[in-house]
Amino acid sequence: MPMLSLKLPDGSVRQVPAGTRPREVAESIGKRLAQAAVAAKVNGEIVDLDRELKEDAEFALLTDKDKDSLDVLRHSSAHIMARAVMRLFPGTELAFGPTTDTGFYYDIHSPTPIREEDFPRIEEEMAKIVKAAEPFERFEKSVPEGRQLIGDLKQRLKVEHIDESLGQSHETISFYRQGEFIDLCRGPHIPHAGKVGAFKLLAIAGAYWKNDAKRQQLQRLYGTAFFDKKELDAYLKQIEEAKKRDHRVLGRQLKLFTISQVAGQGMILWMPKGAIVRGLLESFIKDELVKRGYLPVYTPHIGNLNLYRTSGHFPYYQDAQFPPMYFNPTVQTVDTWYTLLEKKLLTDEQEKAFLETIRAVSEGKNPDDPDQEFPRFTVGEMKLDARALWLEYQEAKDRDAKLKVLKDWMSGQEGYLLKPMNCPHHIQIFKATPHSYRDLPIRLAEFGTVYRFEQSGELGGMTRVRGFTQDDAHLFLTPEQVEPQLRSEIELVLLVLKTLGLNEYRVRVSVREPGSDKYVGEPELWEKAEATLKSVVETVPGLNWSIGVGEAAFYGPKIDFIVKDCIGREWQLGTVQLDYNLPRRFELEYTGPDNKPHRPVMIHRAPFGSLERFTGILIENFAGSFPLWLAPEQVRVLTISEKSEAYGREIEAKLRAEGFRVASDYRSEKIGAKVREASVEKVPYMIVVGEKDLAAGTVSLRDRVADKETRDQKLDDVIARLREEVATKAIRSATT
RNA sequence: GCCAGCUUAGCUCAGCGGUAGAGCAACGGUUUUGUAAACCGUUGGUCGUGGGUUCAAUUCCCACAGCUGGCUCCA
Repeated sequence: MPMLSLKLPDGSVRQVPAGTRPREVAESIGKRLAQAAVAAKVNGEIVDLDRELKEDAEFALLTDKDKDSLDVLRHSSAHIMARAVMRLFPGTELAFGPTTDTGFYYDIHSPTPIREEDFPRIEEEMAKIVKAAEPFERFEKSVPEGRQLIGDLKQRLKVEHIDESLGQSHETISFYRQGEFIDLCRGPHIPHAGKVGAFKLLAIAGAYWKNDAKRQQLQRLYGTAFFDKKELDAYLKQIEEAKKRDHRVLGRQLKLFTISQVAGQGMILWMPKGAIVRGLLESFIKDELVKRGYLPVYTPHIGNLNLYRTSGHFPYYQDAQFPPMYFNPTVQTVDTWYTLLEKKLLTDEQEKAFLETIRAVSEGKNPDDPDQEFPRFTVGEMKLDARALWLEYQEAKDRDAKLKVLKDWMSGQEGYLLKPMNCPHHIQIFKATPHSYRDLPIRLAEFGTVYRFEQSGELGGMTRVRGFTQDDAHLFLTPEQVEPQLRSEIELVLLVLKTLGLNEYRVRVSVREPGSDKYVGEPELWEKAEATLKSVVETVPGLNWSIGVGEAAFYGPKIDFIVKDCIGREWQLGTVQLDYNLPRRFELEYTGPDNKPHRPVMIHRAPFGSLERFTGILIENFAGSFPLWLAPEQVRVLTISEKSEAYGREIEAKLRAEGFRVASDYRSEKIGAKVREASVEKVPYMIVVGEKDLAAGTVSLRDRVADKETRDQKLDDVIARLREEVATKAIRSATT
């Protein structure tokens, strides 16, 4: 029998016969190891303990101490959950059941939907399976045989998956059996269910089959599992703690922002304290921009529809925008008409009614009340407009021709859009004056508020909203200026993240999805832009980046900076985007050294991204305890008793004169209560004064972050200390 | 938009087929205090909105809205 060499982690080499299983290697090393082993790592691939070894390999046994083992355990836990569900909900069809960073899920379709109240009995059933500690057994079948097997088990989705992908890419497919439960699965698995020390079902949610919104919606059951109950408890506690950092909770508690159902969902109302934080962030970035040669501009909140027709925003994102505002109210009617016709829902009677309305309008009548002129303010123009529509529609021969008449008429109507992006406006500013190559780069910056009609199910807190302000800028450059400017933009984003203590982020170079029609412009320009971005990120030292296929904007690729919120969701903050397309669409030009017109390149960039989202993430990053330079209330003066109120007021006035954001508490509460309240409200420093201080001309400084008091201080020394902390933008926030 | 759950005082939450309760907050008083909660009292709710069942609905049913988690989307 041929022998294999296994190189173990300690560097030793072990000779074993081909076909030996990791379990046997473990047993030969020691009984304890054999018992503790969960899986094996063979040339970097994690495999079952029962998988036969076929070639020389770097070999390691994984126990519950290894990070990789947890993943194996959780995948097996997903099977155990699925098995329990199959027992309790006969007829359940299984889809995919992978692991996540913190647990696992299984997508299923059950004839009777599963609800949260079913969790206890599912968990009970899972506990039985764990207790029985049956092994997970792997076996392989040819594609047709495997398809037959899983089809016999009435697993329609698994059959579909074999037909759509596995069958094409694989010769054989693997299954795992555990007792009565058989699942199509790549593995690997733990040796037996008894290895699962603790588990819990966490949530239930909808998910589309193969992540496709056009396909069947399944139920996704989330859970987590650990080797040890203590680890599960620690994890659950950590989730509880994280929830306390939630910016929606802290935003309310600390009176930073509110969202009113009355004002509109997805609209952030910045309360005075939140407005202070935002204002300081704006000043901070504005100072940096001025240093870097940016030119501040202002543009309005709405723009003519034609602007966005040219830029492409209106056609590309119409569904995600607030509806356009038309002067001619008949457009709404025609839009409804168009939609019905397009979806083939228009009945003959409806069509007749629409035409009748248009006829009435074209004659300047209110269709509901022919005695009234309608509408008076634009009736002259509308007469002409609507009459043309009325005549042309009747001449249209087929559905396509009718659609065209309606569409052409609508696009001739003057309308405005709440601006979804600032770039078209900035482009108009660029176009307003001629430019020489000597003037470039031109950098136009604005805190531009934009509005997007995000799907209702997406809205939440400050991270996904319908109106937000970008720290936006658009740069117009010569092709040679692109690379150095991109580098400088990345450095600016990194400066922002570093200054605000956001140290955990990932960088994504977002490129096109090949073969998709979502993008404008020639492929050569895209290739050039994508290559440029990649070559730039490569030269930034220590940048941890990856490619995001299909994440590009419709006009160009981008570099996105992504952070996680308190419950682990990822959000894009800063972005740097390269654009060869809008300069074309808007026919931008500058005069080159050859005295001929040249086309500039554009960079769109926003280091914060959205001030709403950034602030939300920042609240969570600091757990509401902002560094001194950002704290809405920096110092609170507390008096021991009402006897020292006058002295307290004197101190307060001095601090205010020095430029600090200071508040006071002169109530007849005990000092302990005042300290507690200031602490709960996350005021970084408290100055406590009593009669002794009055006599000695001193103050007592309490540092909330260090949770320490220092008595008998001179106010001037305290001021110097706080001033220094503000000037350096020091981050010393507590995590509570 | 889709799936599931939730919605009771400003906040956190209890409650129930017979027209509501706690703690904190707010307000008034007592207290004059040395570093994370003094004491007493008072106010506060068309129980998310609309409809239905019922002698009677905050409670049961339906619809809608909003919120939460996830999916899809995200210029």
